[in-house]
Amino acid sequence: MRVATWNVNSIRARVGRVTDWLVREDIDVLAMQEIKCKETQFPFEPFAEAGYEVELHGLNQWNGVAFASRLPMEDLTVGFEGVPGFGKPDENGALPAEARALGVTVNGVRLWSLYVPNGRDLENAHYTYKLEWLKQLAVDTRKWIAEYPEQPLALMGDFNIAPLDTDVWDLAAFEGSTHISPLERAAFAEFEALGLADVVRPLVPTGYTYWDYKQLRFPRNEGMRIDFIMGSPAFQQLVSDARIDRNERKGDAPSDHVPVVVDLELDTEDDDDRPMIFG
DNA sequence: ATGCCATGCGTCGCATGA
Repeated sequence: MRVATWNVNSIRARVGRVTDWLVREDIDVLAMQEIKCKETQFPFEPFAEAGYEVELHGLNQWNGVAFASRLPMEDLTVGFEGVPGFGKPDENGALPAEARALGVTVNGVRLWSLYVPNGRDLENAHYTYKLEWLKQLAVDTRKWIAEYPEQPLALMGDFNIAPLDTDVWDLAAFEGSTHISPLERAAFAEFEALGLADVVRPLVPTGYTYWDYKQLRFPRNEGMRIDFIMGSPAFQQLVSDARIDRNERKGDAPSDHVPVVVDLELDTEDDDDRPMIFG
């Protein structure tokens, strides 16, 4: 089973690019972030024609997460328990919900499409929101792992954190900025403390997943590695290959992020390429 | 410090992004 994550930066602006890529790259399940639309606006038809069902969580023109899959999706979960909101409180003091997390199960593998809040800057309320959002996600993930320790689980998406100094093109340029702060990196490390690991890094040690549209960042290869597939121990055992599709930053109207892909070896798959041992 | 691109909304100026 081939699984991917991609911050598409508006699905309506890029639907042909995304569906072409799904078919060409033989993807089974794609987690998307920043679809930037609600359900009534989502371009379902091109996905259906390409052979993919879609589940999505989109509230407005901001954020929005989705899955496209050619395998059955089960146990859809919109958001996670205790997920904080952001913005102006309503008359009851509740903050508006944002569309940043969607969970599904495919072939028994639990998958999340996550769009972690940006943070904006270190003094911004959005930064506090980012840290709280990650903390609650870790609480929810800890509970899940305790309840279903044998089930493969992956948190996939745009984490908006560069865990390593080498995950940004110039650390000095990020001095005092978000994405590299100790608190953000500590929040990321909490998932590793739960036993999750970036399953792409060992197979793809270098390379970025995002390049700003401005200032010739892509031609200069001045990017950031902020999109990850964080797998539980059971998930890690299934991974047979991984790649970052840098080519998708090229050409007409690309997203500023590129897809991150993993191949999983599941028992349910055909084993025609294996030698016959019995019979 | 910056919004140099790019997106969507709602009417061409603003919010957002990392």
